[in-house]
Amino acid sequence: MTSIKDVAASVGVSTATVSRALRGLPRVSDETRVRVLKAAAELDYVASPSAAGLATGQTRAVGVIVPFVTRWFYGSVIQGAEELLREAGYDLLLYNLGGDQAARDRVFRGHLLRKRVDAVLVLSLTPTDAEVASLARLDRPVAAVGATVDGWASVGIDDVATARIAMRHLIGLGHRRIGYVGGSLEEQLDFAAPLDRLTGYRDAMVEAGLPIDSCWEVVGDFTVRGGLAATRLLLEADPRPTAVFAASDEMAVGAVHAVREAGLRVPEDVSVIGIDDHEMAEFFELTTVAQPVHEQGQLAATLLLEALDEDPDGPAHPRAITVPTRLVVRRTTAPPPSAAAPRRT
Amino acid sequence: MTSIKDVAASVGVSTATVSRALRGLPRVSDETRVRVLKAAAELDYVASPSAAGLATGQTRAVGVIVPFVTRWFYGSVIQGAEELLREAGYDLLLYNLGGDQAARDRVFRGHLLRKRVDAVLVLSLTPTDAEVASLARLDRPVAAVGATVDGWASVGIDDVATARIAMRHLIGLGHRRIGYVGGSLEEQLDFAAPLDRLTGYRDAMVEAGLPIDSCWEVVGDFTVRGGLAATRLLLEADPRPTAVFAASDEMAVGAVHAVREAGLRVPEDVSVIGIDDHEMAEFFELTTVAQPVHEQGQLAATLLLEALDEDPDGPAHPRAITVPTRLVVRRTTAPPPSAAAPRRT
DNA sequence: CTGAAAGCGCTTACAG
DNA sequence: CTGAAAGCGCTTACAG
Repeated sequence: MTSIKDVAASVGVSTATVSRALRGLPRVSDETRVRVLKAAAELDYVASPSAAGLATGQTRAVGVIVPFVTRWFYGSVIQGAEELLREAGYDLLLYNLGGDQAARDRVFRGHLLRKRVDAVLVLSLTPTDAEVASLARLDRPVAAVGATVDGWASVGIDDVATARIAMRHLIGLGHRRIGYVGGSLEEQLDFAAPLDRLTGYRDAMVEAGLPIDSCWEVVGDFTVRGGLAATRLLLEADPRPTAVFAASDEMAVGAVHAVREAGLRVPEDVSVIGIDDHEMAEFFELTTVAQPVHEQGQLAATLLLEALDEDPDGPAHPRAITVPTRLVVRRTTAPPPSAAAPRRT
Repeated sequence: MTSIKDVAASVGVSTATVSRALRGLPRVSDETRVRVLKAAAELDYVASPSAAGLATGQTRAVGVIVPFVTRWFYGSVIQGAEELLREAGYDLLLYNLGGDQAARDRVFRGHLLRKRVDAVLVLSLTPTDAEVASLARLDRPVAAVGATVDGWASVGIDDVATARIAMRHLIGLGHRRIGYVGGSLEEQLDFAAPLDRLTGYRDAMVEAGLPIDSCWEVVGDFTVRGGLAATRLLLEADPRPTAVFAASDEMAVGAVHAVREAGLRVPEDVSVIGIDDHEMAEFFELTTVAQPVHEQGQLAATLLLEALDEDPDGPAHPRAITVPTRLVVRRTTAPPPSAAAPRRT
């Protein structure tokens, strides 16, 4: 393995000069720099990250903690983040939890991240106090997407407001019986979004003078399958809802399926709206409230890079960025069937 | 940051002993080991990977090169691989290409991986000769999923045979006009699967004495949208195909949509079959040929770990594992409409 | 079973 | 602008 010594010897300078030349530091003559660069290229030399890391205390890597790599949403955030991180010379260390509590403990409370990363990016999870404390001991900048934690930078949408956008669309169309397909209680502990979206649902109901009925709030698990099962439940009510607001597009797709399976039409009999603008949404002609996913990954990376550039002993003032969401009306929402229309028997 | 010296001082032994004790090496008395372990825990000590890496020449990290992190298939493979890699004490460095040629060059030909990883895992891409040569200079074990390369370990399905399984199902049902939705020419250069599946399609047609017509082989891009567009094209033929074989489930979902959009029924008018058993497939009641995705990730990790354990100067005999695929009949395939049935006008 | 010491390959004041 | 040298925190023969 060719080392900095080989380059230094080849050029006839010290390793200090090679180091400076290669990293673009000042105090190297142009002529020397050119010769070093040339020799390094010829020798196919790459500095050892381990050695550099040991000398500088930096790893040039950021850890990304993700609940489920298999999901489009997280993959997209990662993709957005990696683009900028890579450009800035950082590697991306993946910590996929896969819904496994043991994995979660290992990452957050164990020592997996210690001395391994310069910064960490947490996707969607709301960490417990113990987990926050554990990450704090890393003494590295942390950014979160879809969760806000004291002392952490964050980027996300306003989940309450986003849910209200969806609900106002439905209410504006004339719907009054609106079911909500959201997350389970356990999910609400781990993820901020489900609870906030439920709050937005209820706020909008109250705002419109509509009754809140816990029978109309069902658990969809944030999966297609869960949305399907949840909506089946909703459709059993009598009178049944004329609209379903699913807290994610994947659940909304399941909802559409459930409606059709029941012999009803979307949107003529039952309207369905989701949140995300998932890559499938356009394809399914799903009305939804879009959030910028890729961009949130980029923004989170930007926040991390800012923090990395800052004086570590200087005042930390992590930014919290809220990105806008917008209603995308496609073909799964419409006014409710008129009261005169025949009801399913 | 507490270092090995702190632990050594606290116990009153040398750093060499601490190092041996912590790593479970022999030649440490039980009593000493216990004291070291205790002190390390109390001091919350974790060895610096950079320092250890510099001393040993190993990074305890494996690089994973993935075409698109946003896709379920790749996410699932990664998840499977990470589980075993993590358990063996390896970190996972993510290199997402995102379909970007510049990113690809940077990863394969640039120096991104040099001195960074102990092994690399390549997903689905068929590397060029130059890329293979470039990775070879890393002098680290490489494993591929969904591609076979001389000197690399690999795991994958038999794409030709898998395509034939799908085709035989269709042919067995009585179909004779079968369209193929596959990848584009450029994709075939990068990925082995599209070409092999096309080969399987043609083999099966020939085997059944059916004519091969390049008009019935259309480009679906391996996306839902692409499958939709491709199938629209297929349905314009007169007589139109009675079945569509899509080389992936995502394209098959698009195909189903296209058939319905044309006012035809699946499977009564047109049958559709895919490959993968994507998480959406069951939901869409899609007939498909299932491949074990998560398991391929695990197997690839196993191969890598085996290679990592081997004597690096010993004889390398990388294994190539082929995992079986199996037909999963659901509700998108049926016998073709009888000749007497009215044709679309 | 244990320790002293060299060495891994960089970076960084410091001196010139 | 350049170099000698110390130091980052481990691991590993080697000696005892």
